[in-house]
This record gives sequence, C-alpha cells and structure tokens, in this order.
Amino acid sequence: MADQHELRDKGLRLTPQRELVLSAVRELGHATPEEVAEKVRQTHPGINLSTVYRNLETLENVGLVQHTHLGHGGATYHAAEELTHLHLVCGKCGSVGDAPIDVAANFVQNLADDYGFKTDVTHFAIYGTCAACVDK
Amino acid sequence: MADQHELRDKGLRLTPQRELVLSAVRELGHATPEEVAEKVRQTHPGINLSTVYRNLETLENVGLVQHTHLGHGGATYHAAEELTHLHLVCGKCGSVGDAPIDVAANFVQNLADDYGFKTDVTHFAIYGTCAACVDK
DNA sequence: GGCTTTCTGCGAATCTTTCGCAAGTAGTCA
DNA sequence: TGACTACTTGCGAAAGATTCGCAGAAAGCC
Repeated sequence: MADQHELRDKGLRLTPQRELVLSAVRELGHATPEEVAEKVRQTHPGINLSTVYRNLETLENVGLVQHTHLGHGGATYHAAEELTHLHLVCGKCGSVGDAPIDVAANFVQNLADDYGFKTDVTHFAIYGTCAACVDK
Repeated sequence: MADQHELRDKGLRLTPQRELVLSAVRELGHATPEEVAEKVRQTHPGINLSTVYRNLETLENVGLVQHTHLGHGGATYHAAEELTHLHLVCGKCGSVGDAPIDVAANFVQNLADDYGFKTDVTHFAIYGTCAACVDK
C-alpha cells in the first residue's frame, strides 16, 4: 500500500487518521461518513467524526475518493479507482445493485451529442424498482 | 384550476395551506420545501414550515407531486404532471438543465433487459458538466 | 532539536426534517 | 344552520447530519 506516496504527493500530511480513513473507504467499497468512522474506530478508537468528515472532504479534493448520492440525504464515499460501476437503487426494498458503466454508454453519448453535457453517471444513483420487487 | 376536485378526489381535505402548497409547486417548476414555503408566504404569511413539509409528503402520497434529488442534500419537488424531463446538473456551475426523457430510452431499456430493473430516470438528477463549463 | 503549519479532538452551532400536542377547522349529518 | 368528529395546522422541541472555532498535538522542514 503506497498510501504514503499518494498522500504526500498530493501535498497532504501523512497522519494515522488520514491513512485510516482512506483505507476504510477502500475496504468498505461504499460507505457513509458514519460507517467510515465506525470502521476506523476498530483500529483507532478515539477518532472524531469531524475528523472523518474533514478527511473525506480533503481526500475528495485531491481526487482520491469521490462521493455518490444513493438516496435519502446522506452521501456515500468510494475510492476513486473503484468508480467503475453505477448504482441501481430500488425504491421499494432499498437494495443497491451494481451495473457496469457500459450499459449507460449510449445514454452518455446521447447527452454529449445533443447537449454537450459531459455525464458522470456514477455520481448519482439510478433510481427505480429492482427485478425482485417488480415481480411482486 | 380544479384543485378542489383533485384534492377531494384523493380523499384529502381542502385547506388553504394545502392548495397553496400545490399551486406553489406548480408555479415554481422545481423547488425545495424552503422555497415552496417562501412562495406560499407571499399570500399566506403565517404558514409554518412543518405544514409545508407535511403537505408535500401528503401530496406525494396521492401522486400529485414528486420529489427529485438534485444534489447536495435536499430534495426538490415537482408537480407530477411536469415530470416529463430529466435534470442535468452541472457540478461546476450548479446549473440545472432539462432534457426529454427520450434521450434515456435505450439506457432504460438496457437496464430492463439486462437486470430486470425498472428505471425511474427522473428521480435522480444526471450529474456531470454542462456544455458551457466543458468549454472553459 | 526547534519552528511553522497543518491536523485533530472537542464542544458548540447550524441546518434540515420530523414529532408531539393542543387548538382550529373542513366535511358530514341531522 | 348547528353540532360532531376526524383531519390539519401552528408551535416548540427533538433528532440527525454536517460544519465551525479554538486550543493543543504533531508532521514535515531546516
């Protein structure tokens, strides 16, 4: 794990808290700030929620993590390198499925062609009803 | 305006507050609860924010309005009959553009075919960078 | 080792949304 | 029209999420 280089290269100080926040995001796949804090507390019990928020923001500024809106209110964070799928959120059962970004390829292309809009499909979840709930 | 029928037909009582909330949503196109409250206060200064929230929820339950996530945290509300477009939110300048749902037609189809997922494209905004900001 | 600047922890402040409760009122029935 | 009941409103408080200010801690640099 070359956290040391990654963080230093971005002009950030290397603190235990910061490294832990970053690796928690990577391990969790997607997580709310609250979940990240809980994960980090397993190895560093005293960490403060404010610190988690601040580090998520900092890491996002330098491009190491990104957040996505999965619904309700809260954002969830991902490691930037894992953002290769989009999220299918079911409004009925609340499940979150994944789909490769390819399925959106021509949608993205349409928006680019017709509106000059450069879409980041991963930023917002795709809302709807999952197969299981449709069948009911 | 046949508010009277619409609301009564849904089994709701016809209160000035409720009518005003509904017509505010219709006039504003899309608006946060706070904006709806502000609009309603122009004609009914004493209205309480809780009342706005409760009415938006009630109106949503009977299908007269719907909410969409445009970003940050808050939801924005639309009149149900106007939900014929999707929202293109620019992460740079914050502008919200519209596009007909047709541009997403084959994306929606892909998700249905491959995942059995029935997509409601209007519920979440589409995030990205608008033409004006791309050019910069 | 000492210095400067950036972080962290902590508590308080904000903001948004929800709740409980008592008073008000729309719709209903005689 | 007058009373009755159930649904609504206003208000204040509560809850949850996120941000801020500040003082002490510690990372990186010489």
